[in-house]
Amino acid sequence: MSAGRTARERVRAELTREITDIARRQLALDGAAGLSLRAVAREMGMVSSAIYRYFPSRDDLLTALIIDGYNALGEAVENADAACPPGDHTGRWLAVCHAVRDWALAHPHEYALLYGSPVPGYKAPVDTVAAAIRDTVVYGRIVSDAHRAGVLNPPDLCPPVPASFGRDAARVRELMPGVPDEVVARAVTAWTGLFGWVGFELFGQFNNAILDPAPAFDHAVRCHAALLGLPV
Amino acid sequence: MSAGRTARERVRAELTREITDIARRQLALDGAAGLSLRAVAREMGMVSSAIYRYFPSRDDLLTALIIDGYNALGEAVENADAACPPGDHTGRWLAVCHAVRDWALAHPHEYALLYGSPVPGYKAPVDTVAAAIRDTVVYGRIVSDAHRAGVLNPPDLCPPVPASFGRDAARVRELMPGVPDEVVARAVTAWTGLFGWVGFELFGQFNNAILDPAPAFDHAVRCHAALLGLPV
DNA sequence: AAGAAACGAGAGCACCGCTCTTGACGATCT
DNA sequence: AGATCGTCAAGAGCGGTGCTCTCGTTTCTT
Repeated sequence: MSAGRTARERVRAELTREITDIARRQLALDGAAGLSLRAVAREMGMVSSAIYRYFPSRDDLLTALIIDGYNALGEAVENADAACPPGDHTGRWLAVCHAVRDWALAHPHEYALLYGSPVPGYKAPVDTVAAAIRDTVVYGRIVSDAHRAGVLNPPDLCPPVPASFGRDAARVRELMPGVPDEVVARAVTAWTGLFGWVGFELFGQFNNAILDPAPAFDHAVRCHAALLGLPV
Repeated sequence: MSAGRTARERVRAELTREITDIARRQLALDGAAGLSLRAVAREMGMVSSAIYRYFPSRDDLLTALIIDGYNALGEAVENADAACPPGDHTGRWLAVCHAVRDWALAHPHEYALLYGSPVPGYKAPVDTVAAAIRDTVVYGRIVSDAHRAGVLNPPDLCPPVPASFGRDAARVRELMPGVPDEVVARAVTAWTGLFGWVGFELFGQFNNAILDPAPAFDHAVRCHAALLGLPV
């Protein structure tokens, strides 16, 4: 890796990057279905078949964009978390949730690529999975930090988690060490609730009901935080 | 409407129905992007241009499928609600949530069409909106029924809803008359949480973390019910 | 019975993803 | 220095797509 040694390697890396840049711009304009290898090639002054030297198929180009997207979202989430005082767990949680929504609103088509319906026939390669959990790691760290600090007091209103959740909880707990099953379950619920909210807003599911989503969203993530046991 | 008067109207209605049936089957196999007017025509033994006598564009055919999908989901939700004792509000809520998940798992591509990323360039016509809220009406009725019965005791753990939510709450309240803003906000949160969960499960966002989603889902919707103030 | 409307078939346009071949260029080895 | 081998852009071409237009035919309406 590093800086390509030979001139050929350098120009290849540069062209690869230019392809993804143009593709990302097309994606932002027309969405995933509007992404066309021929159009990318046209914009680069190349012929369409030349693109296949760099990406063996359209799906591979999409995969590159997906990985980039997960990393961009993950970085936004990491930055939002890092900008908060580490001891302010509730503030970190809220900041991270708002970072997700802000990033989604700024990059709607990329968000749709990551969290919308999977492109039919497209199977996520393993490479994407590693990038996909980059933001999830941050949520988990906030929860486990709060738990370790002893400030996590989940209200006693949910029924006990079923024993059958234990195996799944153990897997999720790798992201939030030491956290009991009850809290793991609520963290998953808060996590899905966050993305459910953002998806509904972005994909127009609120129709004409919620015209001012920002305050409603803020209230929702505060509810999630309270359910989680964070002080609100 | 009713039975077409003339023979031509009857055969037209029949062919229209056959087109949507074949299209729905294609949709179930390959997803929305794999839906091809030419393939539908081929399967009907027609020539592709003939389809345009019935649907002026591919998007119009998709719109018909979307409306059918919303109605199918709405009907499943209505049936699940109707099968419960009207006074068992918590049971109705849980039944409705499970009905959404069950329908989504049984019709993944149709669900993706309704709640996944909107097809780029596709603007939902007004016809779809009416069908889209068919299930939402049921959620609203359960909440307002519970409120009217006096069994709704929302726990005091969320911060107060911001005043700016008032106008949106008024709009949502048309689906759940008499319900105070605090509960309206939580209902929206539970609603988005429900679909966020189902979407994550269906679109593979749980990766290798949650392998046994059913009990976790049940716990999540019970948490939502508790947050709403339903007795759990 | 005559005119109007609806219909299916066919050809054709501009796209798309993808494959294969060709000829030129550049790095590497003898 | 010259031959070799891998890489590259280009072009033609295949089968597919949504969509449009025209042309006879059929069916309904008046």
